[in-house]
Amino acid sequence: MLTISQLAAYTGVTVRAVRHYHHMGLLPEPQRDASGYRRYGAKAVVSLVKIRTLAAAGVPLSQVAQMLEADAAAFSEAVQRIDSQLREEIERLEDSRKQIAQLAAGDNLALPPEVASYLDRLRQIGASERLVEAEREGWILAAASWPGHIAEMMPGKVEQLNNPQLVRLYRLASQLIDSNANDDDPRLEELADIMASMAEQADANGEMNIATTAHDELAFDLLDALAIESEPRIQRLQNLLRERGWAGWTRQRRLA
Amino acid sequence: MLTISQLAAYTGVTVRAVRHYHHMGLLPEPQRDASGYRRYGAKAVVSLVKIRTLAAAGVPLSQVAQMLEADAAAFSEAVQRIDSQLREEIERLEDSRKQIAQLAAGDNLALPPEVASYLDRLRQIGASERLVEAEREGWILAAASWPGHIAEMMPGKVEQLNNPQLVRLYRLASQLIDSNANDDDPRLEELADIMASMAEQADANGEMNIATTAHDELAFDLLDALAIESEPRIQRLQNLLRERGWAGWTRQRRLA
DNA sequence: ATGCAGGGTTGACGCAGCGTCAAGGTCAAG
DNA sequence: CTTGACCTTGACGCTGCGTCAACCCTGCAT
Repeated sequence: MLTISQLAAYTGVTVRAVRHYHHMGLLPEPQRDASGYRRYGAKAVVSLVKIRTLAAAGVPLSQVAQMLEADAAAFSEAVQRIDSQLREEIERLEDSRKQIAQLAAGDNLALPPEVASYLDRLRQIGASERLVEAEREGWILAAASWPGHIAEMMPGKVEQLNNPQLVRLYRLASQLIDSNANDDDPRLEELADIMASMAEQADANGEMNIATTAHDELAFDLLDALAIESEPRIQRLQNLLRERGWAGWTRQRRLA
Repeated sequence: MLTISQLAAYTGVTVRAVRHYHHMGLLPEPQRDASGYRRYGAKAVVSLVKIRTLAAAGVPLSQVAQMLEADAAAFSEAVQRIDSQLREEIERLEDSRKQIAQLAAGDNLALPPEVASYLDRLRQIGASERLVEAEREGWILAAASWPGHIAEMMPGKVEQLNNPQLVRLYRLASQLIDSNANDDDPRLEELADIMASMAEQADANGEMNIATTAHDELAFDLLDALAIESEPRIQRLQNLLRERGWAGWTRQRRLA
């Protein structure tokens, strides 16, 4: 007659596991001796070996009982089920590994790699880290808003960075974002001038009328809100832009 | 300002998950409106996208916070850690699949395949299902007692099945095990005769003195106990054997 | 005004498979 | 008699939410 720890040691499981199997009803409760200790016979060893064999093979405990009673056909059917569950789980984990490998490369947490290189270009033309970070968050939001459509926008955005006006704009913005300039800093006026000028050009080139869905409206609203949450002084800039005939931020439109 | 379900829908997670992230401290609790509803700004969208990106990549939530704050070096180090954890988990599951594939083939739950074919031979020489089942459980116990040493014993055991005396013994035992013969059935005497005779032969051939360790003693005790638990009438057989000068069951020794 | 559907709120249990205290009672040896 | 090793039951912890429960808020149709 074995005690619980002897049984556990013999079959290579923990005492806690044995009690757990009792609790699950997988292993019948044995008789108790005079002091209330569990006393196990040889059949318990055999049962426990079977249980831990199935459990070690990845069979959920909830299905072990059925499998122990199953005939050959039902058994191999169950084996098939378990195996395909294991395969699914493995596949999920493999996917995770791929995703995490994507993350490993640099700047692109939650972003396609095209955006990462766009952000690198921004740095090259003199944008400050804080501005790049703000852009990055904007593109994260954009990527969530239009999944799969961000990568194709990047070539155009990179191209635009060759525009000296835009370079000037980003540098000026970087200065302001890194300073504690207040609302009457004259550089804000300069920024507004540049933006108004660029808006005029875009409008003239017919680059400004994009049909938008309701979902798009929300997305643009969020982008605008993100900008202001990140940098409240943008509100002042928006006022200056309105004085120059332009409303909006992420997407601008001419005032009546 | 978004409600919680709008935020959740926008980022592709469930409302419950968002609240869970609040609870974990991953996502800061936003301000409440007049009626106590959570109201989210655009930054929350960005934060949530980052969180679900890491989570979807298999990063444990407990480590997400650190990774969001980490610099490039710490980040890629963390990625390495996560990845190796994922690899380990995948390996465990692959092992499970191998184990379960082993189980798939027939008779060998918790037994090496050599034993399965030995059991098949037993059936062929006329052993009943119940006897085979009892043998099977015995070998499960043996396999747990001497892991890795069972396979090498099988050729000898199969060989022994060519002994007509042993065949007779198994057939007789099968009859008795399937009947409700009581202790004074004459076939018990015949069984005892055969077993005593075979013991004499084994003894004469010097096949009976195996050095045993303490662990072995326990194993043999368990095997004996298993036999009696499975078939109490074996006790009567043991008495008859003792009358013929032999003690024990799984392992027999001559009485003084 | 009212009622109802469809939000929102906190709180708590459930799952899988045990690990790990807690707070004792028991046993064997010195 | 003490001590240390084992036994008992009971209950929380872990992971990442899903799923009630019980109740409050809001906006729209009647």
